[in-house]
Amino acid sequence: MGLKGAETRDRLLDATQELIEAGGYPGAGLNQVIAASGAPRGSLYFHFPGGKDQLVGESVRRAGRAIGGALEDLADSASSAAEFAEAVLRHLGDRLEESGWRKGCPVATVALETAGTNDPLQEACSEVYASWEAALRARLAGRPDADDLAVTVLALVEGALLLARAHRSRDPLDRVARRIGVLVG
Amino acid sequence: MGLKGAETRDRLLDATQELIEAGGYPGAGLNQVIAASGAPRGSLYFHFPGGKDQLVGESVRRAGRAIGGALEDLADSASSAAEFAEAVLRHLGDRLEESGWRKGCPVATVALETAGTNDPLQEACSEVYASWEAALRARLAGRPDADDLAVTVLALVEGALLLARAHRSRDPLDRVARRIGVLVG
DNA sequence: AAAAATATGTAGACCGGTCTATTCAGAAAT
DNA sequence: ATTTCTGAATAGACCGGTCTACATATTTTT
Repeated sequence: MGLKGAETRDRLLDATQELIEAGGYPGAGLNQVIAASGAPRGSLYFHFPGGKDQLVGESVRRAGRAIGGALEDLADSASSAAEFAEAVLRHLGDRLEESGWRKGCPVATVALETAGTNDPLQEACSEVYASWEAALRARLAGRPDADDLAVTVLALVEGALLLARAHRSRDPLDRVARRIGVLVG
Repeated sequence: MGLKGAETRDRLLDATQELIEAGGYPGAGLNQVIAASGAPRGSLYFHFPGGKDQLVGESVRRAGRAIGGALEDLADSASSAAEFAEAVLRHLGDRLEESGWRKGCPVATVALETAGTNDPLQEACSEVYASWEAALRARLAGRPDADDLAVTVLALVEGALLLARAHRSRDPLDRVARRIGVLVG
């Protein structure tokens, strides 16, 4: 794959991720993806012969890696578990507010939409969440109940993000940030 | 509206709620609603002249009232906040597992799908969440930080439900149940 | 090195099917 | 008898996906 091809492919994934994050699987209509990315329809099926499902699946996994990396970075520059959790919530709040309440969790919507099925997309979402859980668990290692705690922290963050999106306000994220110390402290 | 009319209307709302819960807004195609409810097409637009948006909006609000009521019931038969929270998680886990991972939160998917917009549906979701927050707050009254705590508990429950759906397993709900006592105890 | 051949990527018209929406004559209920 | 409710038909936008034609690299042959 040449340079131009790789760029087009990336642009398609970028556009898909943004659209998915804002409106879920059906929110990423191929026409919208094409319009947002500037890539022609033919290129889409050249780079993603598996069609929309492949496009969305790769996009979800890619976003999972990106956010996983961001988590690691935040963890490295925090001096305690509580501080880390608060930094994550603050970071997500900024991102959400700046995007006009569009950029929440790039996985959540698709995960809910596909939960009732067994298709590859559902699996992709599950794996991304599992990877984040593992990242949190590693940071909580040694602590009793580290496994339960990692899942609990992730649930709390995802839930806060959901409420913040629903209310179009960062208030839920701020409130949770004020209480999360009790959990991980 | 006669007796039969009311029944048809209810059947339409029931079917819509189930479909939304399983697959979000686009998962509730009007053809599917009609098929699932057994109601004729004409009736849909007779009872809901506002079309799909009205149907989904009323369905979300109705589900919000139903679950709000269930919350009150569970709270009445619990002897502590922690016990109450655990009962809620257990209840949701049962419901989710029995439905084959289809029945999670009837609001969450629509809330995420419409978060980027300002339409009436988004408002309906926000109001339902606000009503649940208020119900929790009332049960936590007197306690310091009751406001923050109510939002935090709701976020935790919604997040656990999201992860459980994503993994098609009640495990996240069980894990959170084991840790939620730390928060509300 | 020039020419030919092949692989890679772009471009958009086009397809059948499904979607929501709407109409309206007339059956059913009160 | 009048309101309430139904069922079938239709419309047109939109969907994901396929197709063919074209442009641009890259490699192979001479």
